[in-house]
Amino acid sequence: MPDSLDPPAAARTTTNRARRSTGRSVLSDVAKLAGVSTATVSRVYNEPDKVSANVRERVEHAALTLNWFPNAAGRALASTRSHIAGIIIPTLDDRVFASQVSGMQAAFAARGITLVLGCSNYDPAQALTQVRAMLARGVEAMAVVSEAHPPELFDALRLYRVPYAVTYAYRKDSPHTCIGFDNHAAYAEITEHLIGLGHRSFAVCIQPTRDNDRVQARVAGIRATLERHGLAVRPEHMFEGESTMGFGRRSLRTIWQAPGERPTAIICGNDHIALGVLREAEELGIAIPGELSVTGFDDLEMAQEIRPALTTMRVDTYEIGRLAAQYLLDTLDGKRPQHGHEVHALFQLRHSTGPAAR
Amino acid sequence: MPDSLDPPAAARTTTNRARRSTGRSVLSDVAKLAGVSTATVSRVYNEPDKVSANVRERVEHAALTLNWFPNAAGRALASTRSHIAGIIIPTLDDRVFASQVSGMQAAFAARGITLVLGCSNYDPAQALTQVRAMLARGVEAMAVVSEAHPPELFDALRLYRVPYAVTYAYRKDSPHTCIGFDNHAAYAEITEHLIGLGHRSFAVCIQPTRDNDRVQARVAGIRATLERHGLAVRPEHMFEGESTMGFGRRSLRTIWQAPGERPTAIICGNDHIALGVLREAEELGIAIPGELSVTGFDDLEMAQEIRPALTTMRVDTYEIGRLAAQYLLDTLDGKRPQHGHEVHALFQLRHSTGPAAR
DNA sequence: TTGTATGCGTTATCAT
DNA sequence: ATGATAACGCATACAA
Repeated sequence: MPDSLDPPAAARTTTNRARRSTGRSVLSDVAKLAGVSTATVSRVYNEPDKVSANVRERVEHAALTLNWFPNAAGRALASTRSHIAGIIIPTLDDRVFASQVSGMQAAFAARGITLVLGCSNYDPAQALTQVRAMLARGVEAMAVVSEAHPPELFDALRLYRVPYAVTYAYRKDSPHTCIGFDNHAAYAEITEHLIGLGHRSFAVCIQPTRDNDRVQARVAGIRATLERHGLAVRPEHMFEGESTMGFGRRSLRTIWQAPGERPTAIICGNDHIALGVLREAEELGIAIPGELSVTGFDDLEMAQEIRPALTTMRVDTYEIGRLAAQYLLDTLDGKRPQHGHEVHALFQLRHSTGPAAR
Repeated sequence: MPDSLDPPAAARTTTNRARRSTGRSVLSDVAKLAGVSTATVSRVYNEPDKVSANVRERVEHAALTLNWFPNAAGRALASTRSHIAGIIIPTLDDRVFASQVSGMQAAFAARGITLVLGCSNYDPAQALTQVRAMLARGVEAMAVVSEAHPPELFDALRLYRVPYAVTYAYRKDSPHTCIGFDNHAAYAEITEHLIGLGHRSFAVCIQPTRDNDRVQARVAGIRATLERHGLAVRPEHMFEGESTMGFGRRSLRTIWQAPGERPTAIICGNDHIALGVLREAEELGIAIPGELSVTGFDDLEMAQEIRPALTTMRVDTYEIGRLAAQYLLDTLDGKRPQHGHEVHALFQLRHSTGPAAR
């Protein structure tokens, strides 16, 4: 190891390539002003009780007058901890994902961790790109909505030993840690409810199933439940489309205009779609629930305000975010948190569903 | 400057404090494998055309087999560019802010900049904390919703020479660069519309004005317009509350139950509130717009689906986000973009407003 | 076109 | 309890 043969520190620190032209001061400035070493300044912020009260005070005062705070890049490099976590969601346009982000962000912020957000726009390729970008940023943990992603995505997470959780959707047999609810079970419950009311002929208006395991699970939940009762959805009564009232309206119109037997119940992928069905039913003079039962999902405020009030299910997505953050924080702390966490979708029985006509 | 008296590089690189136990490789590994210097590897990714095709290929191949990508902290430190931008919004629960985030994120991502999100929860103190955290992260640019923030927030941004924009709200005389729409003008337009229909007695149901300059501007726009016509809102017809249908419903009930003259028009702070008013009017048997005119803001899909369809205004908040990102990117590029950008709220005349009764 | 050497701001390992 | 100094991973003047 080279012993000091030439004046190192003193000479070096003045040789900085492009001496800071901005007002930004650095740790060594604080050290100089406080008359202590850089190590001590660092300690004041990272291991406060290892430094005497009087020195600590001097350092804090110096930092304050110089308006200094630690540079995150420097910290990250030296400590190999970035204090960054990431989350990949399909879109911010859907409040179920937005509130999950809020929940995570709040929980992480309380521990000094910055949450970086990536939207995949329901595109697995974009999700992969975003994860790679986050890996480059040195994320310490990741949350990913759903497990319908390229294997490379999870491979990368494992390769770089980044703890992660699959959120929103929960599946018992998943190879990943899941924090969310069981889409299959939730839609099975809805279907059972309708079957219990005597319905035998169903239509389904739901989001695109492509690249979307949550929606696929929902459809599977419906089909499995029907099948158990010897029933099935007729192909012409399966509709896939956007999460809008418009999609719901168009679907119902199509169903009602078609020749042949009409369904007595429509299961929708969310409240927006269901609200559209309700609206179109009003237009077409279809009695709800007399002639037709309708179910939604998410429990928007409108669901309980509209007449008839919408039967739907509620999921606490903010809580899912919070739980996911907690799981990841525990993992980072070296605890061995339980593998995953199932949250339950709560059935909200209201007045858009009733006994099947005749 | 110390000439090399002892074997520096070679000796040093093997003395690393805690030699990487993870599978993560670093730039020098790539250099070694490719048989080039670290500078060359760096160039391949930062100034690709300064390196010969054949060398570039070798480096890229080495990087691929080692599964390497540049470490963001290292880059940030060495280049004094973090490639991070930040945005502070009140909440993700409101889609006008969520979509602004989407717009910014997309625009920044296209330029390799990661957007970090902070939610203030409508609390100026939290906003300041978040900004400080982002400064520590070395954000290169910032967007802040509204200018109703502690002066220290903007002082800090200026002190650290971080270009920023105030978004969502636009005010001509603002000292800041604003990208958004004029809340005052928008609500003046709504008010003019109603006055033009012969209305003389108004109620206002709007979000809390405290710490919220957008809402304050809206109220001011209403008051100024009324005043110009010798009118005013009676104190008992001013309601402040949450952005929910419930608030709208309660407000209308209160108004209708009170003794004294009833307003013929209700101006609401957004569509949720207006939808609640519409809903309660239905309950109370109030004819819309015969007895009462109602206006909203934001133009949710429901606004055009409900009967009577809601008169409201529409703002392209995704575009605001995109424009803000563009402005900030231009500033970072050293261009001198125009100071701010006004987006216009578009009036949507529908059927919840009509001539004043009698 | 490529390589050498050094600094970016912080933390951590020593030694004192 | 405090100080000196070598990493951390990369970028960039400068030299070749």
